[in-house]
Amino acid sequence: MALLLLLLKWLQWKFLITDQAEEVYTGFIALFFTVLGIWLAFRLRSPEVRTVIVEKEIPVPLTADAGINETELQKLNLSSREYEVLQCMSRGLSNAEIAAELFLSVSTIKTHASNLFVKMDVKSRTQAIEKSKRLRITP
Amino acid sequence: MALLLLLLKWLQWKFLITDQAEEVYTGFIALFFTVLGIWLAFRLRSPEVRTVIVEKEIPVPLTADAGINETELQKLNLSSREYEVLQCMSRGLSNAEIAAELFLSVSTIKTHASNLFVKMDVKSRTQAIEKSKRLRITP
DNA sequence: AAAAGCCTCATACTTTAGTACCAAAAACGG
DNA sequence: CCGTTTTTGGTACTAAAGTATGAGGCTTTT
Repeated sequence: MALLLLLLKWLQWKFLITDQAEEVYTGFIALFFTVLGIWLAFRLRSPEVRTVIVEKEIPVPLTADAGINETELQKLNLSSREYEVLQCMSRGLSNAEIAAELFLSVSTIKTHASNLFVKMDVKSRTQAIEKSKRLRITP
Repeated sequence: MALLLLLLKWLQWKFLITDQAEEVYTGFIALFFTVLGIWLAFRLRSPEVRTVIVEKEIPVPLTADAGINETELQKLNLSSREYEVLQCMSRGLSNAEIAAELFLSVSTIKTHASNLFVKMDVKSRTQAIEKSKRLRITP
């Protein structure tokens, strides 16, 4: 900047000495500072940043309970006990094993199972397991 | 541009008339054309675009049969018929339904099922289903 | 308070699943 | 060709699953 001012002074002095036409002098000044402005603009202007978001699909191993389908689960309208029994079934447990795990009698498990099948619109525990896994309401 | 030149002429005339100091006049000219240069640069220059690509990860659940575990399947050493029966079981079919689908008698299905359970080291079809899905040898 | 829904358990019964054992035809490898 | 495995199917039996029905206790809603 200081250098530029010196140059300006020199140009001014030179033109006065040589007694050139003032229009020419002004033209040079205008041209010079126009170029200076353009240069400044190029230097100072921050580049426009355009952010492009690229969606990248990454396969995920589908962890056990990551994607429990709450929506489908609610549609079935299972009671909490019925859902517990269904979860045990999906683990491959027999009625006796489920009864032992939940501290219930086999009769109770059978009752829950029957009600469960009606609500799920299936006719056997294997169909219930298949459907529950297909709808992702059990791991 | 023509308008600007007229303005310049007017400024020049005014300053001459009022007999201002030439440095002030030159300063105004310089400032004006610097601004003009900056404005021109901003108007005419094609915007420099720096594209930033941001990868957005979208979890995609692995499809069921994408990763049929051939290794685990071979370990079990199932015969082709036994594997067919296992696949039908995993679909929730009963022995009678499997027999109908494979054009076999229920006795044959039971035989295959029993041999299957021994090879898979399970004690019921529900356990077989659970294990086959856990090892990803059925969809 | 009455009704509804859920949880529990029981009995009695039918159906299905599963085991054990046997046996014959077919397929397959050495 | 012979031995092995697979596939098929049978009978007889046991175990488990599933259905139907009832009933008492509990909580929530109306």
